[in-house]
Amino acid sequence: MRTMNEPALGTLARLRTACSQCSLRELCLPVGLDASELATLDTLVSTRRKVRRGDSLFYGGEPFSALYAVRFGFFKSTLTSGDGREQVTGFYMAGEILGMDGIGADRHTCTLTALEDSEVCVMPFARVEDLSRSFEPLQRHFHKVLSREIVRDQGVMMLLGSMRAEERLAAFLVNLSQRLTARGFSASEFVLRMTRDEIGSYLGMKLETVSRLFSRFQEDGLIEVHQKHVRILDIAGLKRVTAQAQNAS
Amino acid sequence: MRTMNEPALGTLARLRTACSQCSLRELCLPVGLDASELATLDTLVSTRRKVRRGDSLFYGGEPFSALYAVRFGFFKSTLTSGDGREQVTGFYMAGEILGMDGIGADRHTCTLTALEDSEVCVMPFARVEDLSRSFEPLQRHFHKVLSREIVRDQGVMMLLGSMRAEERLAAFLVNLSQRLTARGFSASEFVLRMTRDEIGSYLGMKLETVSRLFSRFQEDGLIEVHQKHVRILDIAGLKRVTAQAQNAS
DNA sequence: CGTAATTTTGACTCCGCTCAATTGGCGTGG
DNA sequence: CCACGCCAATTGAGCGGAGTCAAAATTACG
Repeated sequence: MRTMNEPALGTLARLRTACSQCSLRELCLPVGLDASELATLDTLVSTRRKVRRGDSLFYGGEPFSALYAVRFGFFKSTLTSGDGREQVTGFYMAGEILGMDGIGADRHTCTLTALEDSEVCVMPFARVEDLSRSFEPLQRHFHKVLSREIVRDQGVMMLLGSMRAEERLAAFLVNLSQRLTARGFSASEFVLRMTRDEIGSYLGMKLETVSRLFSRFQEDGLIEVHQKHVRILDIAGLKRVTAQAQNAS
Repeated sequence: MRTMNEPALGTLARLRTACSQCSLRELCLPVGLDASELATLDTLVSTRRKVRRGDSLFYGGEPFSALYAVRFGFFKSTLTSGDGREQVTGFYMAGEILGMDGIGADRHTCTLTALEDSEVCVMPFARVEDLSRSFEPLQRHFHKVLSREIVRDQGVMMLLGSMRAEERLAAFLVNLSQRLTARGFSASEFVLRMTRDEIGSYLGMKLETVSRLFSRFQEDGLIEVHQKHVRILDIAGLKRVTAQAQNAS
């Protein structure tokens, strides 16, 4: 973590946290900026923060102060209801923004937990708002990021509200594959960072059902699973499974 | 609808659409502003628009241009998947903001349909962003509204993902009652503006199940239902039904 | 006032849950 | 290095909650 007496701009430390130098730039920041505009954005991130697997970036109920951009790693967000029941509300990977749930009540509602050793860029929210007022492209972009989270959540509502278990799991796999592809990873072979229980919570089914469906998809030649290793053999077939669901009834 | 050659500020027409004069102000706008600040906000709303029962304010796929604040009436938002299956993603009443799903892709993803004759204030989005840059309280407030929609959606995800049918319906009734109370309506007696089918879609169950559960709640002395008329007899009992669910397993 | 739409209720079915036992993977310590 | 223990994942058997199909009742609306 950078300290107060560390020199600010132009140093190596500064460069290391510079958005303008970051390979994930197109994923979390507005595109099509010139060099001087990019320099403006470099003041957005105050520090970086490492989060070890199993540790939480923040907890539900904690005061809200910053947004976070995932630099590398993998997170789940969970909502805990009164008595401790836990619902997974999302999975987040490199380039995605965390913490937007906290803006509304100046307090986080969900908990963000790293599912593998991860690192995030810390963007103090006061700075996000300041910069947004003076720098239109950032304002535009920030609003889009918020809106896309709403659209994503509505997609999950559709998933949970109108699809059957096998359709939900197929959609989940297709979605994962697409997001990994966008980050330069293999579209067909990956390692699940979450447990069957976490997948089940996210998709509104029990872990046994997740396991059974993985086995069935394997029998049907759609995927190959060994524990957390997944290889997609027939992405079109998986998409067909989700589409069927939407056609039915 | 106001026309181009109608004089702009200070007229009766202007006054009629003035936020500073609106009784719903605390529901959709920042609070604690002085008179001159309120006057600034009056330029946010360009016109009002009436939407007849059954008609849509906008459709999924349409270009996005404005946000809307419900003045009176009742809306549902629906998401249509590929082949025409429809998922209700929310119900909106006076003072709530519509259209935020469109910001992310400059195109609405969901359709907003009036369930009774309604009226909305039209806030051209370019104006929202302009004013947000120069007027900090509006910026803050707007961000909070976006964030609260995210939190609301996550609440629905928890509902759909981890609660049983009777728990979901009880939670739905409690939520409706609370929002109606906040608007000065009776907390215990109201008219449902949506069909059993729409409730079922929203809550991830079939209309027959909704109907059966209403009957069961009535047998249990929790509510009284006659078609669309609902009287809540035991709000604590309803809350207990939702809480039970969260405790179980 | 008549027709369509919505709601209610019943009977039966089935998907996904519960309970339970087993297997497999992995880190830790003897 | 292997054995142990722990946690995750798999698989089976049986059950139950919610869905499906169908018919009747009630209401809304042109």
